[in-house]
Amino acid sequence: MTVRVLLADDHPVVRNGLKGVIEREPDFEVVAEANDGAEAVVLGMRAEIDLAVLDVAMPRMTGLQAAEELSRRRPELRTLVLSMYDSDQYVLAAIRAGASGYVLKSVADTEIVGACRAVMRGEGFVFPDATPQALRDQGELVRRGRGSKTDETLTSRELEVLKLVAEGRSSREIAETLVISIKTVDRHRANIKEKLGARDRVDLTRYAIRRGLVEP
Amino acid sequence: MTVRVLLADDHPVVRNGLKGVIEREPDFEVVAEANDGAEAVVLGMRAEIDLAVLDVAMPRMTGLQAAEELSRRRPELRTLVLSMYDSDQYVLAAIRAGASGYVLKSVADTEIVGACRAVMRGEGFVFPDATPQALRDQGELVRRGRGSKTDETLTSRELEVLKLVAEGRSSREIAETLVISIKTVDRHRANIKEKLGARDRVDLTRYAIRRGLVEP
DNA sequence: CGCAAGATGGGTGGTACTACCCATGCGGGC
DNA sequence: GCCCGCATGGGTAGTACCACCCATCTTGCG
Repeated sequence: MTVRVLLADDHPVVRNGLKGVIEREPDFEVVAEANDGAEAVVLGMRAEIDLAVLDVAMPRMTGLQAAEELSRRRPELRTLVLSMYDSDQYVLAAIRAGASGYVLKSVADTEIVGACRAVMRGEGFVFPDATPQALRDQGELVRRGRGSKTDETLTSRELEVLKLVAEGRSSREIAETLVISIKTVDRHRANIKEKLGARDRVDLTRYAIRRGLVEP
Repeated sequence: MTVRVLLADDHPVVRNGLKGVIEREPDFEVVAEANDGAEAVVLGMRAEIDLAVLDVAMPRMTGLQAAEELSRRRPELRTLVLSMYDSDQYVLAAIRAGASGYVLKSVADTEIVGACRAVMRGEGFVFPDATPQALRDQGELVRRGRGSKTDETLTSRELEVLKLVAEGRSSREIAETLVISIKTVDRHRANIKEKLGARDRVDLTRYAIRRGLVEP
């Protein structure tokens, strides 16, 4: 029984690399490829897909959002989230999104395949190459049932503001762009910071970039 | 006569993808792989290497720095810079670094191979999938001999400060870390901003991330 | 209907950042 | 020896940001 895989990454070269390592395994087959998160959701709904490998930073919809959407609408589908960054927050977000695993792009090819196999075996939440710290935290959280202290769900207005902040716009400029008052911009920024646990605009900028909301 | 290629990228998966598309061509052969910029410089000095394909964001040394070093010490070596981001500043930096071309990771595989071929044919500075705007600017600049208005050369102290700024540290924290006064930190930050043409800490953060100085 | 959440905005005060001015040492190169 | 780049730091002012307080209005939901 071969595992049918969907690959989602906005860089063809990366998809190609993933395809190469995955199809080296005789019992894995890449049957679909997506260029962004929205496409991944559409393709991932197809019943023949067993495993979706999703990059976090993608246009239109992030891999995390796609994972959430897919795990809600097709719980039997396994999802493996790929990321460039080893961030605890990210791993937790992946867990909350219902993903089956989280793998860094910086790991060896064999580790990625290994993670795919572990996910297909149904080994809870898979996180290879984890720093012991992150692993322990994750274990704790899973055991006590998702103790998310930060609610990362931003409203659409907040996303607009966050995007502009991360592009380096001042409160005044953002207010002019969105045709609202500076106070409201400040209010939104404060709410975003609280939701994300960020300290200042620099933190917000890094978050927005991790999320693929803006380019560095 | 086959072209011997050095691949440099800190993500094995990406190297794999590149290797796949490049070795599909019968007259190209990947003979060396580097995990970071410093390694790329060492391997790139080997005489049998004809073409170095360098990712911009790498640990220890960026692809741009590696390109500069290599083009200075081995002018006959061709270098192709790979980047995630379509930034005019970046393209210009690649030109100044003596690179032979600049390719986005988001382009199709065939384009990357095409760029490799174009570079090996010696077609000046290669920049496929360029926005017309950027292409025109680049043409202008090359014709009139590198009119770089911003001097991007940061001192080592400035790099330290920039890194801390991009990590979200305040002036006070940076001053304590480096054991200097807040005023000096401000002074450094101001100098960095002027050199890079940045407006505020958010701009600096994006720059530091593009350069691979810090992770988002 | 009432209530929660989202978007809007005003006030006030403190801190951080930014833009200018200024100066002092220390090293290297001509 | 002199100058220039680099790192160091002081002063002063204006602006932006951040952290609290407060309120109104709409929309959707039970």
